[in-house]
Amino acid sequence: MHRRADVIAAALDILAEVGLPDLTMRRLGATLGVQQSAIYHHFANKQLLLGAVADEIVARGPHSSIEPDAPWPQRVRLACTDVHAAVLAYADGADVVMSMFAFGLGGQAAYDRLRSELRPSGLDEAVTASAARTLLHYVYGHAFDIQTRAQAARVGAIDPDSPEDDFAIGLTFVIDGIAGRANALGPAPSRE
Amino acid sequence: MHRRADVIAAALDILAEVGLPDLTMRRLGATLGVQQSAIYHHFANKQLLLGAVADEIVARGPHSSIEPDAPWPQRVRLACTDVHAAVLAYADGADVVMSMFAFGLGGQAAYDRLRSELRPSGLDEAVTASAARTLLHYVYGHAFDIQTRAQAARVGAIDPDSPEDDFAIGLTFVIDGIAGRANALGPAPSRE
DNA sequence: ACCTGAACACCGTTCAAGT
DNA sequence: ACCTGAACACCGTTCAAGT
Repeated sequence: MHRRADVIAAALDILAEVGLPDLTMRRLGATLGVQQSAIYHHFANKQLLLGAVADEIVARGPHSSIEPDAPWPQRVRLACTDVHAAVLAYADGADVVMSMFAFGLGGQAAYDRLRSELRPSGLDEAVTASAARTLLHYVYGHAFDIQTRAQAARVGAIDPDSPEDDFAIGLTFVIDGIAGRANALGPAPSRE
Repeated sequence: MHRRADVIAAALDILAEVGLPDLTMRRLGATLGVQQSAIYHHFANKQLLLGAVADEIVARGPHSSIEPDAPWPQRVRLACTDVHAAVLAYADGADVVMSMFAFGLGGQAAYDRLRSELRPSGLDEAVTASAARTLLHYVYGHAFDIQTRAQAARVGAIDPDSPEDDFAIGLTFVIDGIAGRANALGPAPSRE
C-alpha cells in the first residue's frame, strides 16, 4: 500500500501546515490512514525519517541556474539563496535540515553543491570545505532564527524586527571574506 | 529553601553530565531533592527555565580582555571565540543558547557585546546589527555542528572528521568580509 | 511485505492541598 | 513562599499477531 515516499510526503504536509512539534508518529499515521506503529515498517525510528525529510526539503527547493561563465562568488551566492529559500518553505525546515546535516543523516546535497561551486576559487580542498560549512552555518543559522522568531511572535513573546535585506547583507560578508582570501593567492576577479 | 539560582545551577550540572534530552523536570527535581512540580514555583514553564540557563551559560564563559587600543577586528574575534568556548562548555549548550536567543529569551549578552565591539568599524547601526547577527549565526551554527557530531559519533552514526582550525578559518572569512566593507568607506586599518 | 492493537516507559504541566 | 502527591494528556518505540 504505502511506500517510503508516501510517508515523507505526509511528513512534509504536516510540517507545512503546523510544525515540528506536531509532527508526531500518531499524527503521521492518522494522515496516512494507518496505525502509528505501521510507520516503523518503513523507517527504523523517527530520526531516520527526519533525515529523509531533510533531504526532500532541500530537493524540493529551487535550483537556480545561471550562465556557466558567471564568476564563482555569484554562483555561490545563488546556491546559498536557494538553500535558504528551500528550508524557509517548511515550518521548522531549518531546524530539521540543520540537525540532520550535523548528525550526518541528510542535507548532504546542499553541502556538495556549495563545495562544487567553490572549486573555481582556487582554494585548497580543506579550506574549500571549511568555506562551504561556514556558508551553511550562516544560511541555516539565519533561517532558524527567522523561523523561531516567527513562532515566538505567534506566541506573543517577541517582535519580529528583522530587516528585509538582513540575509543578503550577512551573506555578502561571508562570501566577500572567502573571495578576499582567494584573491590573495591567485587571479580570480570577483569585485571591482 | 531553594532559589531560582539553585534550579539553574542544577540544570547546568545535568547538562554538563549528560545532555539536553536528560534535562527533564523529573530529573531536575530529583537533583534538587524536590518534586518535579515544585520547579513550577520558580519558573512558569520549561522554556523560561532554559532561557535563564542560556544566560548563565554565556555568563559563565570566558570574558577575555585585550589592550583597549587593539584593532576592532581583533576584539571582535576574541568576543566570538569567547562565546564559542562558552557554549561548548556544556553538552548541547549551542542548541540551548541558539534556540533561546532566537526566541528572545536569553543570550542577549553575547549579541550586545558583539554590537559594542563592532561600533569602531564605522558601519551604520543597521549594518552593524546585521554583522553581529551574522557572527552569532556562524558561532552558534559551528558549535551546534560540533556538539551534534560528537553525539552522533557516540551513537556510532558518523565519523567526527572536523579539522582542528575549522572554526578559526570560518571566523576569519566572516570578520574579513565585515572589515572589507568597513574599509571601503573610511579609514580603519585592520590588515596589511 | 505491510499492517493492527495493545502495551511499555516515558514526557511537560496542572492543581488541590499542605506548611 | 515553597512544596507534596496525584493526576491529565500526551510522547516514541516494541511486539505478538494478523493478511
